[in-house]
Amino acid sequence: MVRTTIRDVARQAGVSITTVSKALNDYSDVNPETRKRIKELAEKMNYVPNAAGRTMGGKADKVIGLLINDLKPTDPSGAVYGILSGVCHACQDNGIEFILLTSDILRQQQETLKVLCLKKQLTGLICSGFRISDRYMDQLADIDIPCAFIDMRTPDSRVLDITIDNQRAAFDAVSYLLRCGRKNIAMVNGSTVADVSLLRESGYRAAMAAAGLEVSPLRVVNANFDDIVAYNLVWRLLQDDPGIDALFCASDLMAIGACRAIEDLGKRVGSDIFVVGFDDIPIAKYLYGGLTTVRQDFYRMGYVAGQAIYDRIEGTSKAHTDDVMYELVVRGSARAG
Amino acid sequence: MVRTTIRDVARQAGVSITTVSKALNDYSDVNPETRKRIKELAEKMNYVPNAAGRTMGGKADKVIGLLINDLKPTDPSGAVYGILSGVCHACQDNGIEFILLTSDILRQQQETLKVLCLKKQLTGLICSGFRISDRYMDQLADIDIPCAFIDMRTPDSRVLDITIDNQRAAFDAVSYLLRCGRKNIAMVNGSTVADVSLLRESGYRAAMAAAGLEVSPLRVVNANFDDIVAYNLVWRLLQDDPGIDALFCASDLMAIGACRAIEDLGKRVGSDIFVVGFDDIPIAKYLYGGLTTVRQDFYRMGYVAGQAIYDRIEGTSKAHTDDVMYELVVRGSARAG
DNA sequence: ACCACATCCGAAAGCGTTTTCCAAGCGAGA
DNA sequence: TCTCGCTTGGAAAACGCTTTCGGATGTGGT
Repeated sequence: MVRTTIRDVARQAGVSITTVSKALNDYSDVNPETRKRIKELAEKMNYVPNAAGRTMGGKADKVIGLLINDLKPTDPSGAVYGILSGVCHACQDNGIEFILLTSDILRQQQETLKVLCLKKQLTGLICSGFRISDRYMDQLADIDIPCAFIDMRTPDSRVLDITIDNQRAAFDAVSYLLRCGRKNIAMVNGSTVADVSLLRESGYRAAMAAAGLEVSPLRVVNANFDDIVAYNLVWRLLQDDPGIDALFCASDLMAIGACRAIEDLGKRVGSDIFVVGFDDIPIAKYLYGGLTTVRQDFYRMGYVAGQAIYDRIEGTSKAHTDDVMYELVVRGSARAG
Repeated sequence: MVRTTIRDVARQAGVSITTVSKALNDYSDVNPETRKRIKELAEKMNYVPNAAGRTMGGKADKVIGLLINDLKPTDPSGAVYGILSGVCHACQDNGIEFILLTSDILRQQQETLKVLCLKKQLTGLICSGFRISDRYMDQLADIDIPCAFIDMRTPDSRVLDITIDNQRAAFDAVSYLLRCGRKNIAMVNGSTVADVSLLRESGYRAAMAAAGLEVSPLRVVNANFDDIVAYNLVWRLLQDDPGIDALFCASDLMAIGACRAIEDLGKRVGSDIFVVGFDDIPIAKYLYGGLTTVRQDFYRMGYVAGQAIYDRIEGTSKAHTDDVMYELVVRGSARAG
């Protein structure tokens, strides 16, 4: 395959490569007619500027990298997909390059974040799926490009944190259960190293405290965001503690496992036991008369992250990153009176 | 930010850039000790070869692009995500670059596939989500890099088609319904321009024919792979045609909509009406006593596609692309006896 | 007729690599 | 001692593009 170069176009047009470059890049010091002629010719010749050449010439195009920690074969909640497509579309809308990265590369080669950024020539970085225990947090200071984390607060003040107000959302959800008349609310949490888990649990506790209720340590379990684990834990929990009349789950997936356990124990979701999930995954509305849940818009989170990083790169006015809203969606699994 | 270049390393090491380049690329004509010294120094200096520079120098790294047609904000079936992560991992495992592309770029700039490949300097291309009506099919002949399509047969014999045997899978699924004693089986298909729909319908008809049953044209509806549309169509279908005792759906999502319609009409899924879906999406096991369905492994499809394209690029022995298997998963929504 | 100035275009440098080719140094064999 | 060949390292070209700077030409004002 022979690539058409700028030289070919120049030769064909009978001008210098300088002129072709200027014409194609809309410089002012080239005759409008010449420009038109060259543009048409380039088009006809199927000329595509060599990206590497441009970069070398000093016109590198900007790239936002989305770094996903531990990309798994499936994505039951759709969170990763939503974020990914959001970032992707934000990049497209702003005419900036997008590239997907996974932490496997880091792990394999024992690389630092900084080296990764250099290697991929990143102009901006968005990270998702990390936990507060991850060692990459120490490396954030070295990074000198705009950077955002999704769903995790970071120690470095220069990095953007894109997330809903998880604490408040959990507070609202649990408050709703309380308003439904439920008092014995247990929580099925995710993991102790996920920042969102910490925040949601904190919101849960705050709501209970506000209602003057105490929370037994046994009534908070960690199911690692897994439906099967949640099933097992809830199955035992409900037998050990028959007084429980509601469950607040830190993800829909775990809520599904929980609901199954509830039914397998001969109780009814939505009457005997109220269940509230988190995320509003696509099939939440089909389960158990509909799963009451806290809706998060992952696509929007990704989009906002992409837009915000783009704005930082360009130094333009900030996108407001705090409008990533949540919403309590009430369905059959927990409905007031 | 000042990037460390090969020149910096050379200066620091007191050798020429040639020697550094050779040392780092493991050329034989450099003293082992010198090589070691340079490598350590480069490491210490955080030197990362400039990709554009390498490309210009003639050592471009290979890139496989995954082109997704019409990337949507959500991916309820998880198919796109599975394929994506599969390709991504295959690329990682083979040490080849991976890049995600969407057709929006094509549409926006009215570009051809070839131009896209040139622009991104692709060495290999994998396409997903396309339909037989898409105009890009005409452009396949121009592409001179290894190319694969997922879930769509292409006219060009040089491109790989990665897909399960949809016709056979549908045949098996419908045969199973027949073995369950069901005779009035309707089909909820996807779209007439999706290749998989055509194949699945063909399998459905073949199975019915093999059982000596005729298929009324009214008993095949197209719900565009959408759960809501499926709901509406099935809701009407079952009223117009009360004899129907089973439904074969071309996707789980549509099956879910269908099931809902069935229950809303006061009938029971799995007894009054058997339902078989397609895909085995993550929550299929939770619905209606479990959805009987044809399992596809999208991750594996992606991985196989990536591996196959890599093999073509390298000219090495072919990966066997025909082992992308399916499996009928029997659950409550359609169980024999 | 002359100068100032604007318009249009090209020569050449430079970006960071790889790679080809040549030279220097050295030991061994004649 | 001379030559041959091997080992090690460097000079320089090449890749495709952008950008700076200067040169050529034309135009208007004096």
